[in-house]
Amino acid sequence: MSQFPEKSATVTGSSRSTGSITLEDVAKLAGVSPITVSRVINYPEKVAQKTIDKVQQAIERTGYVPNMLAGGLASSRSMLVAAIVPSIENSIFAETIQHFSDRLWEAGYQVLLGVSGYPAIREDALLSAILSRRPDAIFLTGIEHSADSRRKLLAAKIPLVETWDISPSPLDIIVGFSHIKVGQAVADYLIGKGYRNIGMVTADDQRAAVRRHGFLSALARHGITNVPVSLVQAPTNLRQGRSGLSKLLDGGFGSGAIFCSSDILAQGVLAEAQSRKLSIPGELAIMGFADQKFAAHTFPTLSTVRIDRVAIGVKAAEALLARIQGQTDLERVVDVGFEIIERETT
Amino acid sequence: MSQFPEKSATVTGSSRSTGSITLEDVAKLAGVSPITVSRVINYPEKVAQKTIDKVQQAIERTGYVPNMLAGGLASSRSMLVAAIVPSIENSIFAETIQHFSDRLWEAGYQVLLGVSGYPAIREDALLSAILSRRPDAIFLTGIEHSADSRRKLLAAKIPLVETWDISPSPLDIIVGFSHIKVGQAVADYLIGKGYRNIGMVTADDQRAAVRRHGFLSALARHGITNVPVSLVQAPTNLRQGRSGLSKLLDGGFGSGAIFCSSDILAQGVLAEAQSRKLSIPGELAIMGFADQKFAAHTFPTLSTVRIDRVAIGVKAAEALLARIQGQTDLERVVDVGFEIIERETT
DNA sequence: CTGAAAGCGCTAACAC
DNA sequence: GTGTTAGCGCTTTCAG
Repeated sequence: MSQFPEKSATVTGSSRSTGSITLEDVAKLAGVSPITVSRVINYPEKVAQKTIDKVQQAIERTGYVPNMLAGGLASSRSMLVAAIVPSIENSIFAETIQHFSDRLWEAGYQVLLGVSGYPAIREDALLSAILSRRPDAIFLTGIEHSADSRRKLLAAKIPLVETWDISPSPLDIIVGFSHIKVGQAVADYLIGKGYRNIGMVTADDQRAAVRRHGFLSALARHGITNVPVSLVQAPTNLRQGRSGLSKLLDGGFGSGAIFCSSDILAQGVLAEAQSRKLSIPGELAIMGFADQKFAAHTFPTLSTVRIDRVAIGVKAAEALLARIQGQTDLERVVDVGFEIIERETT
Repeated sequence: MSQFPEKSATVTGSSRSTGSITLEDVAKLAGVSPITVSRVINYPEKVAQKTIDKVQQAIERTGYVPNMLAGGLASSRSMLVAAIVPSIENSIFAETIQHFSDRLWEAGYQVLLGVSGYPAIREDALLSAILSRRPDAIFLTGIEHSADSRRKLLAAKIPLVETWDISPSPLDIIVGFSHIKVGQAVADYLIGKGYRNIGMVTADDQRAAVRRHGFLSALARHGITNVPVSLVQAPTNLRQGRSGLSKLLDGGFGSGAIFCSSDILAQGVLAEAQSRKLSIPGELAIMGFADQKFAAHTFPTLSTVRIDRVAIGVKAAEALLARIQGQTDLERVVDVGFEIIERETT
């Protein structure tokens, strides 16, 4: 038997009809014109209550589901907002996207998620695919885009928000924080705590690299130049943390402090340290980054850099909504900052 | 070529035009008809190479981006597949979705992700929103859907795949495994290892509950009925693991084995055990579930139940693609099974 | 407050 | 191989 029966006896009978219920079907049943049904759905305040009731009933009777392909085409408003992130597995971006998505949902928008990978392997193709859906706005991760991407993005003439980084010259709006300042702040913090023997386990992605440079140059200013670095590939995982610390220790790193480019790496480092019976933070102090929910409140031995991931999502959503509604005088650079969370004692 | 007089009056500037480049613009520049441009994009094998070249050039010159709202409306193929998952934060579903999405991308489809929450708080509204985009197929998590959802899903008359569970009577296709068998297998495994003092730290979601019942009833068959259970709310996190174990220990649970409903819980339990200086697995054996990448290979003290999350994603994608292409004789129930991974020694 | 007409940008179906 | 015609299902515009 066929899973998708062709519709048999149809009244409208046009050969290309898909068989699903349309605005017109609802309109006929309610005894009004299609446009009135459309108004009941989109602008109920412009329709008499009596009419609304009739139409609502017809909608329920028929099980009508609007076709937003048609609606979007006709109105040039797809009610779709695209978001591009590097990864969703074990990802610090998940929470941001969740809140971004929740905020937009309240305003009637849906989020189309695109995962670009580390590095953004098929970024251009992904962007084209996304733009072909005619989103009303776009959320981007980071500030590095290929020349081709920038061109396409600007040509789309829709509101754009770059996130998780900061820049004086965003494409449109930017919501994030300075990675170079994070690196510097962590360096100053560790120096202030008296650490002089300092190492890194860090991913090789663009933003982690900026933090690394900030970190190393700040340390250098304090005369600390011999900083062993274990580079791992994003997206990071626990095992890389373990092997990262192993490499440092095997390379002669004694006691001191380790700055990790993610909390999951920090936790891997912690696991390795524990299995080697190192005392934390006595012999080894560990700093993570950005995933405070994951680490700081659970493993009191880990300090970390807190990023307000919810704020990034919510502020990005609100900025885009304002832009969509035509607001022109909004802040284009929103720095959400960061905070060093100290959890060195049990 | 024939000209519509009323069109030639307004050169390009019809009042409703969105201003973006259309198939017609490309066609004019290439000196062909719009349908030929369409064919170059969708069925290049039906067009002469010479024409393809001309059109490709015109596409590049103009920076044309197809409008899939229009294309989908005209062809009744949106090239969109929807996926509904309970959560993406710290989620075991992320990897499945990633592979599902990758496989569909290769076939020219994009995935529209919907997050339903624990419990599926706005499931019906989410489903309606998704269906309004006219996806060509849908990926669902679990087998529990509201009556309203079932109706809508079936009315959509598109291929459906339920995942992460198993059932003899799927809506359409199902790719997963038996949670009750997982519970039973873990019980048998622990009994076989000689454990008699057994506890649980488990989430309250539907599938975890089924595993719990399988586990408890299998233990009961072995005469073990006094099993303390610490229930936590999904989605689970490390802290819940810590506090879950605390509750069990404070409630008088001595040494023995703990079955956790996720690996992240297991790791939280491990953290709490370590901070209490319990020897693992000597005094406390810990079993997790489903996130082997996260735990088993990293913390040799944790055993877990391996689920082939990649297979779920890939097989779900392939089943849907086969259905979309009209294949009718495919397996509707695909059991990917599970495997107990033993990691009790350091 | 409601409706008629005219597309949005694309593709199916059928010519040639 | 390529073009013409006629919509897909909705919303805009303008009229009443």
